[in-house]
Amino acid sequence: MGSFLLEDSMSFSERVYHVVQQIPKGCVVTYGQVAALIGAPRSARFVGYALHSNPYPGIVPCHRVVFKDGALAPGFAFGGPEEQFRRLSEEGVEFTTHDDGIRRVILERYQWRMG
DNA sequence: CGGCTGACACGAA
DNA sequence: CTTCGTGCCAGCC
Repeated sequence: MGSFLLEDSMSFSERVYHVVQQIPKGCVVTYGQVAALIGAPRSARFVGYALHSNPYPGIVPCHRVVFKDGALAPGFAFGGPEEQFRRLSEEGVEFTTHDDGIRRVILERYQWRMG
């Protein structure tokens, strides 16, 4: 662990899982950020598709991946955004609540940075 | 084997 | 400020 080495033999989705696995507890990353890390900045949406398939439940912390604005994915596969919210709260991640009730992660404080 | 569709992001109008 | 088009992976009919 701790290695960000991406081999050529890895497919797009394998790279996604590889990167997401490195996200520390209590931190979040955006879909676009993951896409950029695997060298496919134009494929942010496919990152989400790959995670939806999530072949490694409990291994790939897909709940730590959020929208660019900090909002949660509407179709989270584990039990909806509510479950994702609970998991992140459990790790100490804090949210702001919009007037309309839209919860957003405070990215300024919890977005993971590589370095 | 071909086509549909799904956890996003961003520039242009 | 809002709306629309494009990018182009992978599993499932």
